Amino acid sequence: MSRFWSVAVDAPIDEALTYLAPPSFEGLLRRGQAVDVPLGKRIARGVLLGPKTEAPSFSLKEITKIIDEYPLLPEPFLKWLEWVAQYYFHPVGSVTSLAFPPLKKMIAPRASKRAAVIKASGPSQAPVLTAEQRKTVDGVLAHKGFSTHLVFGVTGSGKTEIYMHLLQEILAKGQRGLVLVPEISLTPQLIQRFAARFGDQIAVLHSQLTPRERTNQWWEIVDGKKNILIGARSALFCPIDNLGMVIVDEEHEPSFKQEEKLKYHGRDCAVMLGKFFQCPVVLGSATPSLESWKNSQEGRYHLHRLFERVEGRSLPNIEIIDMRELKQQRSLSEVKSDLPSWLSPQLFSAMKENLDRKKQVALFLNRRGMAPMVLCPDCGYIHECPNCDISLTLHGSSHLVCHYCDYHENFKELCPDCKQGVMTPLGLGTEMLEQEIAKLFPAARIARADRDEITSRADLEDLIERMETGEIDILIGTQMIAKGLDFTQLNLVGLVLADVGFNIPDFRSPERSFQLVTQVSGRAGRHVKIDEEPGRVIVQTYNPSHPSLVFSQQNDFVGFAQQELVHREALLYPPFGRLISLRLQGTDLEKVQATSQQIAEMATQLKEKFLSYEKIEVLGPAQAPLSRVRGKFRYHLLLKGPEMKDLNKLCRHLLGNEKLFPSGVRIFADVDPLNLL
DNA sequence: AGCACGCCGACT
DNA sequence: GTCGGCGTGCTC
Repeated sequence: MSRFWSVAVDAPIDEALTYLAPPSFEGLLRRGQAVDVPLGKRIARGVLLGPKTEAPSFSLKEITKIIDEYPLLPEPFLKWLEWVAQYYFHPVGSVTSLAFPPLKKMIAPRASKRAAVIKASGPSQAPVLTAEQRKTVDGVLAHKGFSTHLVFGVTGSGKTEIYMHLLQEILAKGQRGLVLVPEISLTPQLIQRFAARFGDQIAVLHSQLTPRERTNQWWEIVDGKKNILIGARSALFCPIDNLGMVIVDEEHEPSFKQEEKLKYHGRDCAVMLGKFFQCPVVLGSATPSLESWKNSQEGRYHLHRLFERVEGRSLPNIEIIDMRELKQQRSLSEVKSDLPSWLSPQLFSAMKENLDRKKQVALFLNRRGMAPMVLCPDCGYIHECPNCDISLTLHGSSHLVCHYCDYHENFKELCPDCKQGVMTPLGLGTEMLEQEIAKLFPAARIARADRDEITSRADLEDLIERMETGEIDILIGTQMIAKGLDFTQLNLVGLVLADVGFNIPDFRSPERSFQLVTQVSGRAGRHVKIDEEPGRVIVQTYNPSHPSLVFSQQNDFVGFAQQELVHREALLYPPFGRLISLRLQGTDLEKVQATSQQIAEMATQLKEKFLSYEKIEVLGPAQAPLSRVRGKFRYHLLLKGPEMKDLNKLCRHLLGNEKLFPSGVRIFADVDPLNLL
């Protein structure tokens, strides 16, 4: 055996380092083994990637220790880790270190004061599947080895039941399963549902666990005591041997993309994990991402459609209210409306009616705070964040907050610019909604769900409980209440201003809006029986003909996708082309600018030199839309091309060119970026 | 990530 | 004169 070993060391070093195996380790070293190695003046954790035949010219250090506490990482899993590192341009050692728990294994378990990670619950019987569900389950199971399946079913069509049946089959074969859900959907309700079916076979990993809980859950899987892991995207990094199926629920969810450090997409990584383990991957959604949709249309993914809600429950009725018309009517009318300008009489009366019938109402507005900006009516001054070029949001009556950094200051009425005008709140946020709704419905019990109000998992769980027990009549919320929540008594959903998001200059904004409207609508009337009136959704908008709204109203994802894909294709945007976004940032504007320019020129030169880069476009550099965040200037450029393989190669070339980067300018690559801001 | 080196401000 | 601030750079 070779004396030289390639080690992925837990440090931000792009490549693996080479170490010497001391003679005493003869025959003990294997690929996938965790080791300790000296790094500078300290000892660092690493993973053996394999023996090397050639050593670099400088003198090497010896591997310190074999960490036999950890079993070898399974080969398909290790291959996957290496793929993740190279695909997303992330240091290989930083990636491999994600595969280990934060703490040491606990030998003698002690009683914890925290609630159990998974509450015990009585067993539940698997219901008989509907014909559609059965067909989907059989369709997936018909495939051996790696295959990807898109389960496209309307909200409430019983996708979770399909997942559970599939997992049952996988367990019966002696294999194990991984279920990824968006962090926000990982509610106790969902875990309970799985626990009731699978008993003590379940382990759970999500960001709200303490390091100790996380470590314990990790060992339950790695020791083979639990066979199903349910988790948020980071659960991908738990090394599950003998993996037989990967399921990704709400695959379209943008939150599957991590936006910092390792910028990976949980769904895409899940598909690759299935590929390395040669097992089926199941993606589920009521509003598939256009990426997955196109894959299913072109036969790379197998499409399974579910048209019916379970038990014949009907989809809610979606009404679109034209707020322009309303505004005009109100300005012409002699009688002054006593409703706030953001509230249509239709939504108001629907709310009243619903509350009279003791049903719950949810109002959705994707903007927190009191008002998104404060403006001086005299001089037009808008109070902006001194660190970021973004307007400050008013919170409460006296707090100005920047939603991009932690900056906040007290709100003073006198205009700081002209010293004459009285600064006036402009626009609408959830706080304002809550205040005005309280005036209109003094008897109603109101709760607000946004990032200011719900800061922990416990807050969210508490809110869910209060909704379930009927302690809340009107729920007001942002994004937070759009997904996954399932309340029996919630029959009316109001989208206060659907337009928030229409005008974001991002090629994905129509897709996001469509998803949002459809998902929010799906919260209404999930439990109305066949003979009852369906749930009601009222959408207020200044753009009633916006395709995102119209197709969503018709419940026509396919139509929406068809139209949207035409636009995407014209500009070679995903899913037709692929993107890598490069962001340069630093405190010196001139330097950042100049470096960005050089990178772009370099990219263009390479493109002319190599034929495989011919179709790649270099866009920019341009000042990033948020040109200054936390005092750092940001420039970005975009690489767009038909094949990721070529984009990756070109990008590697650019990043490897160290002489291009002066000190004080840092570059970050974002592969398959979801937001281009 | 750590950990050291290095070059400017207020302290015994 | 030194202690220490955190910008910059390297780790087989």
